[in-house]
Amino acid sequence: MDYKNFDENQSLVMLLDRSTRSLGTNLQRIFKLYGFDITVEQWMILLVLWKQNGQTQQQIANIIGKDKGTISPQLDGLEKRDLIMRFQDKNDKRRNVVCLTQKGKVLEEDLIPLGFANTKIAQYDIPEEDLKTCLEVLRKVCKNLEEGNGLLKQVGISARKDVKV
Amino acid sequence: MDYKNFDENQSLVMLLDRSTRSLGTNLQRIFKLYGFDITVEQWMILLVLWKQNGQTQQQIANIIGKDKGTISPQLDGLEKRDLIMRFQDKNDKRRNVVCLTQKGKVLEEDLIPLGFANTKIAQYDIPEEDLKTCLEVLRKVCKNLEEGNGLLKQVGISARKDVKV
DNA sequence: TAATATTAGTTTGATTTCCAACCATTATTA
DNA sequence: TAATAATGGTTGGAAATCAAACTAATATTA
Repeated sequence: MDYKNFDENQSLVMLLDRSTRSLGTNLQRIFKLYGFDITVEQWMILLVLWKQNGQTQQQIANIIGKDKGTISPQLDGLEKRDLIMRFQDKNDKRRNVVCLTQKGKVLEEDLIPLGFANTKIAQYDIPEEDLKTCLEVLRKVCKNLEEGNGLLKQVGISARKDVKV
Repeated sequence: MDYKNFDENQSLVMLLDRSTRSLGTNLQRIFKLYGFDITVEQWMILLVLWKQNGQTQQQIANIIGKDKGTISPQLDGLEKRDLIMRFQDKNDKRRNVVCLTQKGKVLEEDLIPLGFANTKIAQYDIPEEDLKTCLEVLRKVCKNLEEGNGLLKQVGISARKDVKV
């Protein structure tokens, strides 16, 4: 086994985890710096709604790739800040249709540039071509993990199943 | 502005966030499936210690790129499970040196293959070359965000600072 | 139609995360 | 040396996250 060669700068999990957190906390600091009382996660929901207003909570969750139970309280926060409203779907009373308020719509003008700035900082001095490749890899990684639970079998895990923590 | 073209499959933030979570939850499920009562985050700390035993909490935090306040309770969990021990440094009483127990050392044999399996699933059908490029991009992203707070100025954020949420 | 299964949303629990305040200890500098 | 600053660790606050249990509503099937 070559796992003695583990290196946090070569590990996909470690690098993904770290870059994601860096990107997130940096954006959060930018929001704060500019006086916007909003979380990065709420901002993601707004991104989805700015693109296509009036989606159900489950649709939003699917687009972002999160649990519906995660989205729910985030929408509470957005609602409390008067940025979105929930309407029960007349044709299917289980569904909530989430819509931007005027305040929520207007906010796009302010927050999009901040998101861009963050991305620009992160991507500084990285070749366009490499960036494209990276995005492609990430899409494939998501696909591999999310659609194919069957892949687990193909991999053949060899850990001893009898020894537990 | 072209932000009407926002696409969750083109956005670095969204893709990073999603792939990181997918990778994490998948590994967590694997741990559970194999009966290991350990979190992915605790596993990361073990990775660091398996490579180099006997580091301070701050060193561990730096390697993983997290707040020391985040590491602290995770070490509590590892300690409770008898996988690590903390020793006060004799030469500098502020420092705790974190060491693996025998149980913690042995665990490497079981958990490394599971980590590998997860990575293998994630990387399925991705060209080696692209993967390398991706890792390189991620390293650069971390570097850009972590070292250069000064970069913020170079970017020139154009949001209206007077309008708040 | 009646029974069963699925779906949408909420809530709770355990953990993670950053931030910020705090304490103790060590280093710096006036 | 005494005062001040920096460092290492802990703790508490607010939010996020997934899992799982739960309710209500809709779809499916026997």
